[in-house]
Amino acid sequence: MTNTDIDAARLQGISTFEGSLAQKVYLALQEAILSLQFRPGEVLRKALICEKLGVSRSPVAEAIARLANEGLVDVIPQSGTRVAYFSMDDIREGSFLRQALELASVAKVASDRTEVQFAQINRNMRLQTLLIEDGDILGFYQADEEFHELPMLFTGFPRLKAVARLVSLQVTRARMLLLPTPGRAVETLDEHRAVFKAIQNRNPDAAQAALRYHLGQLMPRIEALAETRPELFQSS
Amino acid sequence: MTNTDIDAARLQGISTFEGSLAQKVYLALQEAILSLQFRPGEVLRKALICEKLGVSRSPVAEAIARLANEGLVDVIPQSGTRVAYFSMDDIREGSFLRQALELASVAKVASDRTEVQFAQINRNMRLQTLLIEDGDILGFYQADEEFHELPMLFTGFPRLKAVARLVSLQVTRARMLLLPTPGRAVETLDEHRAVFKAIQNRNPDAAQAALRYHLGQLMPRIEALAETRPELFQSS
DNA sequence: CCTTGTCAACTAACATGTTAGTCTACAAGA
DNA sequence: TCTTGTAGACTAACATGTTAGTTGACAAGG
Repeated sequence: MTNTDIDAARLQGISTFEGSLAQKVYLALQEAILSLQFRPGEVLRKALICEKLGVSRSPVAEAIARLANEGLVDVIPQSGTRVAYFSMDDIREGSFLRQALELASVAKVASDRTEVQFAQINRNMRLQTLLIEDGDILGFYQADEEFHELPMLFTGFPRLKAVARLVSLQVTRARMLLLPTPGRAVETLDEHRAVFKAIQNRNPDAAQAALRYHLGQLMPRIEALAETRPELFQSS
Repeated sequence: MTNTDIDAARLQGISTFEGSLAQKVYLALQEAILSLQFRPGEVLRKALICEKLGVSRSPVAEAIARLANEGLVDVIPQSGTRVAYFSMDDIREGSFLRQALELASVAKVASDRTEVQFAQINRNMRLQTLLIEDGDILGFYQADEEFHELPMLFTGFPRLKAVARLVSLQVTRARMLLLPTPGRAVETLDEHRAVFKAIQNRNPDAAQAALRYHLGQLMPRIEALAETRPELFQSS
């Protein structure tokens, strides 16, 4: 109801991505939304997107339909499309769902892991330590993501990672607003190490407990955002 | 590679459903696939679907795109679309994902439930007992589904049920092949009661254990299908 | 000043025309 | 007989034309 900012063309070219045209448009728009280059509440203008990306309305329509399905945009029938506002309810739900999937994965991996899988987690842990020592926060951020993905990969269920990503898209977007504080990185490393030890000891319950604690650290930090950046959250 | 059966018009009218045209077509096709009226491997012919449902290609294309996203159909680019075969890998994965979500839900509900929520579960349990006593297997099947949905509803996370449904679509389709055996219904009731008792006692661990055991009963029965109905499973 | 009705501009949704890639059948050659 | 190449039919993917519903500005009336 407040801002109807015109959709500027800060949208990287389509050729960065691969797949069908619709897929490329989808990825380009998703990245723009998740990286907050498209701000919550902003109106998406199909005509401009078509022009900027040099495609017709069909692939853009399909891409927007997928984004709507994921909850990243709100389509008002016969009227318009806008980038979804942040919603603490959505974020809490996404966090819960992702936690459910990660907990199940880590328990399974703690039970069933092979030595080569463990070696891969071990290597990732050592990499995290190394990056912290060097103060490479961005690198640590990526290693962090990998640490969370490895157990899901090791379950042998290929869709798991995609589903985990799908349910936590809102969380991912919200995390973009959290400044990477160095102190937090060290804490994170410690919490990861607790999960790692439990996997090493093949102790599913301990692994779940450690991961539950670790994931529980995120929501309070996001909740603080609703206070500092209220304009990004839905007004309803 | 084997059968390229022509897509017959056993597809109920579109007016049964509500929403946009694309949504109606999507629901109609999904129901036909889940109920096995469209058999695995069968080729979907857009032209026939358009004619039968009296719509143009646009909503049909959108519907098929969504079904492909869910894994219910396989689209071969520039070539054709066919109903996905059963895949034990997919089914095992769906079962794992659904279990992860249900376990998380039931633990949360065992911890946080209100008295009015408990009363609703209690009512459902008594309904299940009643239907078993009357030998109403179909009615019990529906009460069974509700029993599994209630904890998800009580979490207060509206998307949870939809995500659980999404990840276990293949399981749902496979369940259609399982004959409802009366003996199994009685066992099911006992297993449900164990979950119920744990929720009553506000014991999350016991609730998870009981539900884990209950859900663990399903996969072996589905696995038997791969032996008896191999033509429905992917040949790869 | 506030309400209410109308109308024009804009949009998503739908229909339809066009393009380009894939598969099958079949014929020609080995 | 088996391979290989090729033409044609079929398809998804894409482009574009059309329809119908929503919104907001603004004027007329209270």
